[in-house]
Amino acid sequence: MKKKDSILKVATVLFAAKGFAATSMREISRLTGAAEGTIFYHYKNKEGLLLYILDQARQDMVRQFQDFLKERSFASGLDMVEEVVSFYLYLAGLMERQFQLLHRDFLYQFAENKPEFRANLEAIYNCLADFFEQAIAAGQADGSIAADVNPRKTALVLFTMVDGLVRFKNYNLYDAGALFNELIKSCRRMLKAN
Amino acid sequence: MKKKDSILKVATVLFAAKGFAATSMREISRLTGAAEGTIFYHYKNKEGLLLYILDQARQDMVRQFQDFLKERSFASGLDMVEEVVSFYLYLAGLMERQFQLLHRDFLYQFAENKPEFRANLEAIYNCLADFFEQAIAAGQADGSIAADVNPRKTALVLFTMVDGLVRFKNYNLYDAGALFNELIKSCRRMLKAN
DNA sequence: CTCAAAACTGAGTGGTCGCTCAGTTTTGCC
DNA sequence: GGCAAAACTGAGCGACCACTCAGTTTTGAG
Repeated sequence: MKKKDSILKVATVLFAAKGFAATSMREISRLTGAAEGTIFYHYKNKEGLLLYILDQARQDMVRQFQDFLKERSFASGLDMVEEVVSFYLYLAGLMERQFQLLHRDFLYQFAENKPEFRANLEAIYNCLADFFEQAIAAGQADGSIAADVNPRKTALVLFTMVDGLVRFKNYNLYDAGALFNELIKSCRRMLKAN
Repeated sequence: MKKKDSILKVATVLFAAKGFAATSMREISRLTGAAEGTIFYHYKNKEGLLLYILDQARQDMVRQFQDFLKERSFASGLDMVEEVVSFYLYLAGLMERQFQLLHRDFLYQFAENKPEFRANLEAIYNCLADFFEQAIAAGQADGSIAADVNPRKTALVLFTMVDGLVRFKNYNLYDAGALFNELIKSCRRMLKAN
């Protein structure tokens, strides 16, 4: 079971860093020391390997978020939003490869006609949007967040914003990391009750 | 000059819709009616064709935004922000293919070690961020936008948010189009002076 | 130790790719 | 109409790809 795991590890890094098409089975074979045939012994084909990786990434990410919420309590809904955003940014550093992979567009191309891929991506996004929505709903209940915003829609806007920043950080076009504080302040201004 | 143009047009659509690696010269040849050799007669190689396309996209997008700002005047800086955001969303529909292309990650991979690509992408993002920044600065001058936000950083956060939503719309994962109104309301809440 | 199942191997296969080039056709100026 | 330059052609090349398969090695229960 050693080779199967190291194939998974190496393939995750390569798919995330170079993309799906640009990563060859030969390269995975070379970097793991496993023969090419071994990869196909453990995984049906290249696409099956990717699906396995995506499935793992989904499990890891969802577990991380659930653990985070279980251990923490929050002074107010608005504080909860801030901490969920912060945790998202922290996690994007901790699980850099998984986030990088999730920002690769080949995943969304597969998702368009392959339900297994779509299901995994939807699970991740729903899970994350749910956490944001819970925080907003809590804030509206305790009065820290404006009552006139739609919790679900605002959660999705919030998520879009945070996820977009992580993506730009990975693209290395401008110093998105320097915007983390500004982002959190912006979220507070956007949500706080008058 | 007919074939050169139709190659450009078809390649733009294919690169944007299928990606760079997944689009073959043979396919471009088939769809244009031009022989494969003709593509290489007009463009140095596949990468050169992509660069030409990116250059065109940059020119188109920058021109569209400049024309928009030239013709319009705004009641306040905050209104200007709203209208710039709205125009961005409108343009993402009008120039769907160019926006789709701009959200393909192969561009950012090229940008990492090819200055010609990086220069084009930076030009686009700087141009757009500048428009947002101008609007915020105008709003701070006329008192419609809170004075305690950093104009550049907030412009980038704003841009990240709007661009992220367009991206999710293209990914077809959830109905991002339904969030356009919520997005604009969120921007106003985020920026308005107290 | 025995032996079958599980894990692993790598040369080989058919296919696709970007790109070249020797040659043909079209264009437009005199 | 003559003719050179520009535009265009497509068969062919070498490289690389995902994947197969017949055979070898390793593993672990009895």
